[in-house]
Amino acid sequence: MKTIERYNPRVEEPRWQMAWDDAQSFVVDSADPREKYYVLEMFPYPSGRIHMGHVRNYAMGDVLARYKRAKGFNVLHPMGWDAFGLPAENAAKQTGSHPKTWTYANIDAMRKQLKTMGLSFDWTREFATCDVEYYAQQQKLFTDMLKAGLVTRKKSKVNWDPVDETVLANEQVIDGRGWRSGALVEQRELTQWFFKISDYSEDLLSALDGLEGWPEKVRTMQRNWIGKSEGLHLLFEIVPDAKTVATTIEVFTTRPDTIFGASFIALSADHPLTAELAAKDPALQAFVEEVHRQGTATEAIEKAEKSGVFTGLRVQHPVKPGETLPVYVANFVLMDYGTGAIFGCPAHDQRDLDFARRYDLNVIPVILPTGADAASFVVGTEAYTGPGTAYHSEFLDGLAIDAAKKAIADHFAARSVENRPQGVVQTNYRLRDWGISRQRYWGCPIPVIHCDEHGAVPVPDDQLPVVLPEDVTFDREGNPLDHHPTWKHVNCPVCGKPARRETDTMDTFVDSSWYFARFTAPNAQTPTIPGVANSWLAVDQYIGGIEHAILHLLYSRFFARAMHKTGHLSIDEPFNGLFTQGMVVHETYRLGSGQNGEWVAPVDIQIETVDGERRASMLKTGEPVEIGSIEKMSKSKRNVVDPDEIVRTFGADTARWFMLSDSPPERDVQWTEAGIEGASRFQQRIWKLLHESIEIAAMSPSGATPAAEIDAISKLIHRGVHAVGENIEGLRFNSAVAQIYELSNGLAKFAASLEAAPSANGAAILSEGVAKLVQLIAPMMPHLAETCWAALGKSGMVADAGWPAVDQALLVDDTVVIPVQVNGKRRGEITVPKGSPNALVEKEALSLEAVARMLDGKPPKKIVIVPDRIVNVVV
RNA sequence: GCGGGCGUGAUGGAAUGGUAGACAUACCGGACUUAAAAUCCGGAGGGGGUAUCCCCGUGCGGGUUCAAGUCCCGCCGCCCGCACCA
Repeated sequence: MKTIERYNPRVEEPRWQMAWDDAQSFVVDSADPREKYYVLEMFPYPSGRIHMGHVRNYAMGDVLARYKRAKGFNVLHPMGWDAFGLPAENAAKQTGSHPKTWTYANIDAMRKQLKTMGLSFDWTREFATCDVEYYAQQQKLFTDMLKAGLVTRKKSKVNWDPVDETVLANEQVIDGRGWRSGALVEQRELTQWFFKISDYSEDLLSALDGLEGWPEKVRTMQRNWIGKSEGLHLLFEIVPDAKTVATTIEVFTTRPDTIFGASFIALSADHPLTAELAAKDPALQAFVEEVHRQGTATEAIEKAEKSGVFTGLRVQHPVKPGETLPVYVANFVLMDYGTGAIFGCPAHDQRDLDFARRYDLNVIPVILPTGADAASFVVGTEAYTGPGTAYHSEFLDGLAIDAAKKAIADHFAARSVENRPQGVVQTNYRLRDWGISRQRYWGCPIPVIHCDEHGAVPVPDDQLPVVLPEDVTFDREGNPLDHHPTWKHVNCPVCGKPARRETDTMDTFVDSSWYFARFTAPNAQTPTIPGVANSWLAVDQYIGGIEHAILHLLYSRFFARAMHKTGHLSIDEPFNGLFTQGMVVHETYRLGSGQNGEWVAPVDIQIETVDGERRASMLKTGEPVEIGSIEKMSKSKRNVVDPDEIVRTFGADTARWFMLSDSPPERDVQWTEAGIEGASRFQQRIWKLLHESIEIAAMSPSGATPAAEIDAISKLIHRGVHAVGENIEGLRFNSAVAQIYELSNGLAKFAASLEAAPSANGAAILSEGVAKLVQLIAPMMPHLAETCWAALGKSGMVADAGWPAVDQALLVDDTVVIPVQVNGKRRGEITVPKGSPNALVEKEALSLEAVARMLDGKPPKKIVIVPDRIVNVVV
């Protein structure tokens, strides 16, 4: 066997990338009559460099796209840039570069990097959300939504990020801190634009049930976020008091069945009535201020004891005539859920109980746990929230909780105060409207003009787009658009009198809420071409990180509905299949030992195994290095591996292969040197196998390999093709990879046997097998596959070759090996024709020496035979 | 606290209720080499006999079943999400 030159990805990869480009292999035509398939990976923010997470994400999408293409689908697989956002402005402040220049330079750099990966994107559809052509259409969507009543402007308490100097949506506040800056969020009153996502609370919730192609986890997270609860909206009459003109307090409860156990009312510190009372009550005022200081961070909430201040007011007990309840302001009542006021039933709510114990309020049990004794049941320090039946509750006595809820709801519905029923059944949602105003420059301008006379007027279509001015400065705090000398001064579209442009821009999550639709007609003069968009959508498989489980995915679902309502789409759910991939993680390394050593990068160290123990040291100095925990790749821990570097050293195919091979795609994958080297070795093994098969074929041998052996190889091939396809369909890329290994190992072994005993039929089946193997690896290692395909002398490109057909007959054996168990333990196996009658299988099984030994001359108690699968002899 | 997920060799992991550990990595032995790397061949869950056999083994304890990594019940541990939501 002559020496084969090593496969050189550095030469082959750019060559094939050019070939695909020249042939426009991945440019897709919406008019193509074949069945469509839309694969989409979450588009990146153009930070400047791609990272391994991108490589993993796009490798997965590309395998699916190339596979579906090979299966004959018309595949849409686009790429673009989520290009608005704060980092561009921060860069402007720090380096003086213009956000636009910075962003487009980053896009150019990242596009170049992505192109070295050989991804089958239709680059003709590429756009960035900061392209005026894109955000112009977004402004059109905004004005359409405004006209359709899906947008409102209201003064509200907002989350203010003091570092990023902007408003954040509730979804963007994590543990009381800004999701980007990490700064403690403050509460401010501002007038903001809102998308009325809460109009769709119920729909967004119930439609989750139909999203069977989504991970259960994401659906659960969205369900919790929307947070539906059903209960009763109750009116409590205030005992007339000079302190206030108010006559009722409204309360929302999910436990109206415990009304007979009510012992106090608690108002939020932000309740309007609280404000009214606090104005004349310094002690109350002080308490309100203290609550505001406490903050909403997780730690603060956990530490904070329940506390409150008695207002002096009392309300009538709604079902115990003559009794009254004290009204408190309490620190644990939230203004933005329900009505901002609760009735406290200490016996059956832990918070209420804590509060009642502190202020010595009544604790009246009204739900008796199933099986408990009414005379002896007491509530101590733990509230009882489990099932039971009502007692101490007059007309509710003896009813189970659900029945009691219904009975009390009926009771209140019948009563009224000033012609209003005293209690109505109500459904509450946690989901708030989506505040989209951002006091930043680098975003899509909100297309509205404020006129003293006509209020907020949407910019008319013929004056769109509202283009971001480029001559802005970042040398002082606040919004550059607001500082701009002329930009905001315009005339009112209605009356023509001087007016002011809205200077807020949209939350960048708006940009990413409809880009998937824009890809279907990226150059259209309208947001979408509905016919085209509807023919492509929904996205068949969407792939991205779990971190978008709520924000982006919920907003996109809302946008699809909003675009449906405004006539730009006719679907409601944008993503049929959703796959959330795991992260790329890596060991961490620190100088010396202990927790304080400086982080060091993987490239600066070497690792040896001494007595089975891995030891690390600095490459240059030999200084000992502590091997730390495995963490998500991050700059701060210096455990980042640069994809560029990997592509340069090993090639894109190797990087892709490794990202797909080791771990199930939904789990984290650990980057290791050994792993990437293993992937590289496999690439060379394929290359070698290919040349062996070519040489064997060229020898034109005259011998013949026994038919049984040929048949076995043939089956190996067809089973491999079948299994790899099935695994890709199920996104089990690691299993697909394992199947490819198995096939290539089998073929290599067969090739070795042919070298010893050459044969014509053997050479033929080997060639066939290798060609199919090349087709199987094509979605994962497309460059290597093209090179092999060409070396095999095949015409055209493997990218256009389709998926090999599977001969179903070869998937089944005519003889089967059946394991034989005795009492559930394997003791041997028999080989019988497939479909053998049980009598024969039984006879064969019992004739096994091992079975006879276990039986020890006694007849078996029972024999279980699963045809063609297993025999179990019970002794 | 609530919700979701996971727990299998040294490691990543595979296994429609039907031969546990496919495939890969690391490791060990051998071949080739002056040597190393690369490559090729072989070994390997643990324990015992050391042949072709036996026992144990998928976090722990029970259960269902002819048969359990897989299903059910109860624990333990880890990860993720949400959380003063009335």
